[in-house]
Amino acid sequence: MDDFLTLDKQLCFAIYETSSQFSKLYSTVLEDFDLTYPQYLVLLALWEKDGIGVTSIGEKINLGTGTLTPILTRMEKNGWLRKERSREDERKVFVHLEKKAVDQKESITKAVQEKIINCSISLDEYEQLMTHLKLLRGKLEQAKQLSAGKK
Amino acid sequence: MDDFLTLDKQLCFAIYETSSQFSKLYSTVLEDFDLTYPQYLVLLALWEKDGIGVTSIGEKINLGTGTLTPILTRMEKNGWLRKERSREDERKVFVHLEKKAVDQKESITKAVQEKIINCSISLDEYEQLMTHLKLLRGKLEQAKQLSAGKK
DNA sequence: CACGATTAAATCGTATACGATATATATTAG
DNA sequence: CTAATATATATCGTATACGATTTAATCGTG
Repeated sequence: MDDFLTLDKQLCFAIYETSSQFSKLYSTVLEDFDLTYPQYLVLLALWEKDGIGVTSIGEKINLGTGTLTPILTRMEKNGWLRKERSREDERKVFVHLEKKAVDQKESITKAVQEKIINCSISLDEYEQLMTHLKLLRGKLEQAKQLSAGKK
Repeated sequence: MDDFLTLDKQLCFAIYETSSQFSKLYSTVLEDFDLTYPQYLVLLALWEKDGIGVTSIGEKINLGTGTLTPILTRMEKNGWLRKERSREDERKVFVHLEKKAVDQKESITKAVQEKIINCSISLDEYEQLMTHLKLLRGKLEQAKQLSAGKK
């Protein structure tokens, strides 16, 4: 039992802290652009495909409208993007990047890239880490389904 | 450049989502005990060593007083613990587990254990994941130091 | 055509996070 | 012994998170 507690403690903390440190490291770069980490994730999603709906963005970065709506509102206020309600279906709101976000894509990603290079993660390490994270996520997803099914 | 963007996007999301899913999975168990995931981390820290100060807890789970103080206040209100200002040094506040937290240790950890077993992570996978996370954290820490030094 | 079910966002209530500042107490240099 | 420092926690302002509810619009079926 205490064995489990020890293991559990380690895994909980490991993931919790890694995620937190990751976000903090990015923040040191992003604050120069007046961006937060979640806002950067929104930009990543929109740089990949512009003009998508709120829910689509949420699916890409795993956030619900309860979190996303205020973030998008702030980003609109700061000139990164523009929300436009669809004419055909008035329920939908499409999010479009503003010129600022397109123009600064290069400098933002370059700044992030330079910072991350300091970590000197080898491609090999990187891929192994991704593999294990992917595996874990799959199993977490699975466990979630299982418990949801029981209800 | 776009190669980096793709890799970066994957790693950002992988860690972000894993952490989020991990916390959500735990929450499905913890809500039966009226506990949140960060509150569970506080209990893990205190089950290991009871009667420590606020900052010590923060060091164990990587949280500052700005986050911890409200959490501890809520946990005190809910009968999990008790804050006691030190007599010798009135700046210090020692946090002690209440009977409730000691009594329910078994059932909480057992419930968590059962849920996590559903993930069926092998010891081998588990250890590899921990190794890679540890490696990444080390490098993130290092990168943070580097940039801090430059200022 | 109508009305209940669905869908897309927004809103709400609660709980984190975190840097910066404030406050109170303890320590130390002069 | 006292002013300047340092330490431990609390408070504040801003930004997430997330489940649940609300609102508005569209769809499906009779």
